Amino acid sequence: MINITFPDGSVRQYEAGVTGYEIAMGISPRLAEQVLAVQVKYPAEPETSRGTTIDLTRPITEDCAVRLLKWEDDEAKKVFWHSSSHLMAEALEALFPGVKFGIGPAIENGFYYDVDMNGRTLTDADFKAIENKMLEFARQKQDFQRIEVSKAEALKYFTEKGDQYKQELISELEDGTITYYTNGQFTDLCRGPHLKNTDVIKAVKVLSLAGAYWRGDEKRQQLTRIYGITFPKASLLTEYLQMLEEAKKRDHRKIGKDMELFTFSQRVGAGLPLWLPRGAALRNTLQAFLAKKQAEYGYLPVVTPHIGGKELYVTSGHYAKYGKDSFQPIHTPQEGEEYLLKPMNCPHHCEIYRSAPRSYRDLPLRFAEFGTVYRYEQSGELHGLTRVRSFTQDDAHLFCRQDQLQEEFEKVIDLILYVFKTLKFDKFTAQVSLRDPKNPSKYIGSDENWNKAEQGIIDAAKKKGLPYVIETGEAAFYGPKLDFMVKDAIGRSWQLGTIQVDYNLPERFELEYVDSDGSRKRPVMIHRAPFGSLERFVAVLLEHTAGHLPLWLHPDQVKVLPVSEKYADYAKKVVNLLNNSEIRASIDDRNETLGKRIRETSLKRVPLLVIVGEKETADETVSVRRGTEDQGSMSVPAFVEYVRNAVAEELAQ
RNA sequence: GCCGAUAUAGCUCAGUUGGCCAGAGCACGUGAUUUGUAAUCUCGGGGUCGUGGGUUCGAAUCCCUCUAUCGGCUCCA
Repeated sequence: MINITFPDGSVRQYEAGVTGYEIAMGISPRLAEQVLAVQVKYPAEPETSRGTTIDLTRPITEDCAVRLLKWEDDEAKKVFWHSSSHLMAEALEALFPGVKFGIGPAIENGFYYDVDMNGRTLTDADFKAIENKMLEFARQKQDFQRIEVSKAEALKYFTEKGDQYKQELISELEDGTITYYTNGQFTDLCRGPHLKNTDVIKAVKVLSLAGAYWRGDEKRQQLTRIYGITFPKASLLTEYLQMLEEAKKRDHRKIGKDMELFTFSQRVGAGLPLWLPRGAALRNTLQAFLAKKQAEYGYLPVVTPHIGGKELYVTSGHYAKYGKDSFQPIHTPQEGEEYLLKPMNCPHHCEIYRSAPRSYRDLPLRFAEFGTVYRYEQSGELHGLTRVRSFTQDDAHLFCRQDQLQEEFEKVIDLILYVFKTLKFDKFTAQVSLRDPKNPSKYIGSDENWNKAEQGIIDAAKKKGLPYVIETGEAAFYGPKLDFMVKDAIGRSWQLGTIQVDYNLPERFELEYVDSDGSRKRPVMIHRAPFGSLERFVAVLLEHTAGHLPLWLHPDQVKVLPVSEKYADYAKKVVNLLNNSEIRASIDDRNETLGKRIRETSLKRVPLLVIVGEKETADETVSVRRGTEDQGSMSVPAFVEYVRNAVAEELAQ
């Protein structure tokens, strides 16, 4: 008998060799229908481990904790989609005999399979046939069977089948660890885990095609990558497709054009955004918002130039690492003199630190700058405002003593959470990136400091109650970091804020402070950017809100519409009064019908409409409309109060 | 950077197998109208069809170069 611990803490005894499916059946047949996979965790595993996901049909032979995974669990979706990729492969093999297979993993939304179509070209027109074949096989209720094979057997099978990709994969595997999974007529080399049976796959959609090199190597064979997604219920597929439609409508590139926020020019150059007056107003409001909070947190604004001498980046080490892939040095009339466009602000800030002797009493020092930087991103990587070649970081560098690190880190977390909360990014996770313990030579700095820093970040995350995941091996070479991933209104994840600990630059720039005992010590540096960059943040914000920015942030808070020309003078007076009260208001007195101007103003997503006609002119009032709701009429001072209260309410978080 | 696709007016798009001065809606200008809560009517201006080259009697249309954009891949200090 073995002891199985359930997530609620209860423990039950089972025969050794019991399967996840049997456990579920023992609880209720209805549960067994919904369970897709099972996660087991053995007592010896570390606390941070989530355990291993296994097939429902695998026997469990030792004491462990189990979680029965349903569709709602991300791990279950992964199994569901991975199995679906096998189902798609089965369909492809049936439809196009001789097709060869690369790899077919689950991804965040769905799955793909890389295939070699043997010279045949696949098009959108083939999707329907593939979907139908997949559904046909799914309805046959095929079991997924796990088979352990020897390396020799596996090589023989795929050699006979003529699939060189699988042969290559197998040749790199250890004998004794190789498994097949078979569903219907299709057998694939696979580690699993998989669904018990294909019958839970009820809705299928082949989404798109793309080229992808075998093993990501552009010198090797190009395969066709087929993307698809499947669901256990037809309604979930419909919802997903609606979400894709919605995402298209929320595309920040389209909204940015509609709202006249930013543009690009072929002549200025790819990836170099031009901010239009409204976009600039939006940026300025965001900057002022953050700058005010940073002042409360003791940050000191600094300003540095957009270029720096080449030696600065040789010192920082960035020249050696990125020099050849960056914008090339700017030459001057002076022979041999070279400057680089700054790809980050930290070296400049380090020089500011160095500009005066620092005492332990001066620390922490927090230099903040909305610093515009230039990075030569690969041409194929540019995308709207989310990936550009010139962008403004809401940057700051905190120089502190090792004993201040954790507290400073926590304060940065507080600041970032404040930003997220105010902008209604309610769903987010934090990712803690640590060293790869197997590869210590990749990192610089002493073990002792790394341990302290890593533990400090984890403790800070815990203390602040952040939902976090730990990724080992994802740290930068110079220190561990904490990144924030937010979910937008339609469920997509974006990486925004980041906090990074750095032992490298203080070393390279020989930064020092004089400690209480008179000795010279090296400060620790924290890089942090709550927005990440203004460009990326605006893009995410636009997609999150579908362009319906909060009132406090909107570049056009109020549009004043006189009913006809006769009331334009009064309307102008109202605009002036509002502007004098620091409300962003403007007039639309074009010779168009009121209905048309209301429609256009609404389509521009202007939050507040003020309409003035005969009545309002006579009693010095305004008639207010917020979105589609009539707020009635009020005096101008009352309206100013109304706007102030609405803004204060949005900012009071 | 790699693979594939696209590029026509400020915007969204039509332009048949190469063939009369290249079109529409919106936007813009003009005139009429003076409007009370999501599209008033009239007339008009505007494009060397992304760039450079080629094929052809003739190119928006076919071919090549470059640039930009889109979908992926790779990358992201």
